[in-house]
Amino acid sequence: MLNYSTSEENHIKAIFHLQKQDGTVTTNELANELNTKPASITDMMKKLKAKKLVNYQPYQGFRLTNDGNKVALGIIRRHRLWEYFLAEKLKFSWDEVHEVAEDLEHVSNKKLVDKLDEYLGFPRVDPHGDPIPDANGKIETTKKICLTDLPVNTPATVSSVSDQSSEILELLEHKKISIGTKLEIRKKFEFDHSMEIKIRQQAAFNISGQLAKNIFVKYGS
Amino acid sequence: MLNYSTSEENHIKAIFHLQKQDGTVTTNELANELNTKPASITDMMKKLKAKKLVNYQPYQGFRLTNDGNKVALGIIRRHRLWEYFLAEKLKFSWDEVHEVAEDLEHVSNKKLVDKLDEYLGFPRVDPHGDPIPDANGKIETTKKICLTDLPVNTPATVSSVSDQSSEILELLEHKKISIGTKLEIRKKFEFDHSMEIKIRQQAAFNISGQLAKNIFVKYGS
DNA sequence: GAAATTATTTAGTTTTGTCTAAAAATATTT
DNA sequence: AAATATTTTTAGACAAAACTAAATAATTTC
Repeated sequence: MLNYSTSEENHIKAIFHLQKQDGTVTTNELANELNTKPASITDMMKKLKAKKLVNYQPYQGFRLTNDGNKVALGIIRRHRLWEYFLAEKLKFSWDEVHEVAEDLEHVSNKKLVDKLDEYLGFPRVDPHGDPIPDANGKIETTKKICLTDLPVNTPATVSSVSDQSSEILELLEHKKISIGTKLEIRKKFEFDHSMEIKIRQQAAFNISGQLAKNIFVKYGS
Repeated sequence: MLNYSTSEENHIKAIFHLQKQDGTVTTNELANELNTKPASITDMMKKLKAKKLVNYQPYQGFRLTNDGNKVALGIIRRHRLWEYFLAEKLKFSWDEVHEVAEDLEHVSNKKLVDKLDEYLGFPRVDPHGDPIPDANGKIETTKKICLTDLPVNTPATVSSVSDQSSEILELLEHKKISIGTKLEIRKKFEFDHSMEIKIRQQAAFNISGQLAKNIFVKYGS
């Protein structure tokens, strides 16, 4: 596996994440995600196309090639392993790990990463509940759904949380909701999209629609 | 504390290390240390002078300012803490840690480094026996001497080893010499600078002059 | 101490990654 | 479908960090 610059890696990673939603990624979407100008994106995409990491015809949007996908999974593996390390070992709080991992993820020494993985006990998800690719780039793809889309009275388990601000962390801690929490919805209120939820051995309580939008669950308990 | 590029940091670190011997560092010495060309050094020194990290008059050699020294100690702190982490936690062998730490040292997040330090239990020396600067940049300066300069029959403790190849590691492991080993010299042989040394509860044995040159000790046991 | 050698600096180029402004292609409106 | 608006690309510029080749300063040698 060749080596890529920090900038190249950041572009690859951004495409990977944006691809999730749509199939392809546009110049403006990328420029926005990376806080650069569209012209810079075009330049970088030409380069990544030349390296066969991205498929791209002018004006047609971008998508990662198989090789590009592998590179992206390597970056994400490093990022999430470091996040796990920071939270688990160094006791960083959940909302601080992302920023630090943004730097550490670019140290791409395979032996380092694999030994870190082993040291951490081969964790399967990072502190936000996102799955960590293994040494071969294999990633768990349990389809998670947004809490707002969970039907009423259906057992589910919190699998990840999208927003990474300290504000949401504070709220989640107060409500005792974290990755792995088993819950079900008792009632949804159309008016403000708030809902009443029930956690085992606790009284039911209310959460706002805005909070629910940032919580993802998988079916089952 | 401002942020410096990887290249700037590498230059600062190189000056710091080369300053040890002589008082000032020359263009050629630096170019040689960093595997670059003298012209590139001149360019970088102008830049570091403008940032008040280096004192420099054309043709007069370089030396770090107080600020430059602080920056260097920060880099060395990060380097040695990561080395300790790699050896102690990830079980890298002694001769592998330097290279990996060369990359990790440039991630200069103060909170990360201080929490890492705490997690490791505030180690005072790295796996080669070199002292680790504390969060304030204070560094232990026990004057260590080369084993070749240790007088005969004088108790001493191995404090560091300079060469970092796997070959020397293999030899040291075989001879059961490591950081902290207490020993004394029984006899020095002028002819090839080899010497007979004695470790407590072991039979005396011989080491070559070349090996002795790479072992540093401090007085006492 | 003049000549030769060595070290250092200057001048001009290259590559990477970004930018702005203008041009071209695509999408949207009416 | 023509006009307008938006998106994307091109063209040209700039800063960082390196380089080569040539010029200049310092040092060494005879």
